[in-house]
Amino acid sequence: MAKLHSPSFLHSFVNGVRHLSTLHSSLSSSVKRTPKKHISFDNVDDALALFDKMIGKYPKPSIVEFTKLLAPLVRMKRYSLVVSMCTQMELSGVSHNVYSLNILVNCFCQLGRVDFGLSVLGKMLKLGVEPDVVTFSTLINGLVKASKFSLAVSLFDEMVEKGYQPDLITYSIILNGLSKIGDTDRAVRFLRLMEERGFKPNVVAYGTVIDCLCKNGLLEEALHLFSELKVKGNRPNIVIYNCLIHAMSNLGQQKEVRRLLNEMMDSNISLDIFTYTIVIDAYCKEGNILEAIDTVRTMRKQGIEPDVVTYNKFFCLLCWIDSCCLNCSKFMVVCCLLTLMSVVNPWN
DNA sequence: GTAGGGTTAG
Repeated sequence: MAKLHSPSFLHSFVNGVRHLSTLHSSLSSSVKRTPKKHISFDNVDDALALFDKMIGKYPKPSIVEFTKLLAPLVRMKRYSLVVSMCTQMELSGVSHNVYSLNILVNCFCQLGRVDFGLSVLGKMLKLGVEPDVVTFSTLINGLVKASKFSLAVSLFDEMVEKGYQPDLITYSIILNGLSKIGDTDRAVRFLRLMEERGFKPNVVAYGTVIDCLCKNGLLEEALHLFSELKVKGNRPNIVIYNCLIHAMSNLGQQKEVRRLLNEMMDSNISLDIFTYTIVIDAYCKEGNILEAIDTVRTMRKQGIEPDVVTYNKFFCLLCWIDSCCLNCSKFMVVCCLLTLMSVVNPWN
C-alpha cells in the first residue's frame, strides 16, 4: 500500500510510542486471545448500581473488575455513559490499564470523537501504559468511520514501522476503509496482501470487496472473486448473493439473476426480504405486475412479511404505466390501481 | 481475567 504523509498531530502521538515498540514486538506474537465470555446485565440501572457500589468500596476492586462492568455497557452502545464512568473511576483513584483505556478510546471513536481517542493515546504514554494492537486498531477504525482514510492508513503504517503486528481485525478494518472509499483496485490488492501475510480472508472479507466491485460497476470482477470464494471451499452467504443479484438486476441481467436464485436454492440458502424486494423491483420496472404480486405471495408463504420498501417498489409501475398510457393522468392510474388492489386483495 | 473489526440496504 502506498504510504501517505502523516499529519503533524498524528506524528506527535505516534512518535511518542517509539520507545515502547521493542518490548511490544517481542511480546505481541506470543499473545493469544481466549474466547470471550460476555457478562450481561438486564438493564443499565443494574450496571450503574453495581458501579456505585464498587466505587464506594474500600479497598477498590481491581481495574479488571471495572472493565468487566464497562464492556457490557459498550456492547449496549452506552458510550457517553462509559466515558463518564471512566472519569469517575479516575477521580476515585482507580488506576487504568491498557484494557480500560482501550475501552475509553473505543467510546470516543464511536461517539465520533477520534481526536479525543488520540488524546487518550497520549495519556497512555504519560501514564506509562503501553498501547497495543487493539489501541491502534480501535483508532484506525475510528478514523475510517470518520471518513479520514488517509489518516487511518498513516496510523497503520506507523504502527507497523514501530514493530506492532497488525492482526486479522486490523487488516479487516483497512479493507473496509478501502471498500468504503470505493478504491476497488486497492481493495482487491489488499485482499491478496492479507492472504500473503497469512490472514486468510473469510466470507465477510470477500463480501466487502465483492460489494465494493458491484457498486463500482465491476460485476465481472465481482463474479470472479465470487467463483474464487467457492473454489476455495467457502459457502457464499446471503449478503454476497444479494449484492450480486442487485448489481445484475440493475444491469437488466434477469437471466443471470434467475441463475443465482437457482444456485441459492440448490445450496439451501433462503431468500430474505432484500432478495425478494430486488426481484419485485425488477418485475415492477418491466411492468410485470402479475409476477411482482406473485412474488409477494411467495415471500409471505415463506414467512417473510413485505415492508414499506417492498410495497414502494410497486410505485415504479407508474413509470411503466406512464410510458404506456400517455393520455392517462398518473393520479388516476394510482387511484384505479389502489382500488383494484383493495378489491381483489392480490397479496392473498 | 478485562479491550478492537465484519460485508447487502432492498
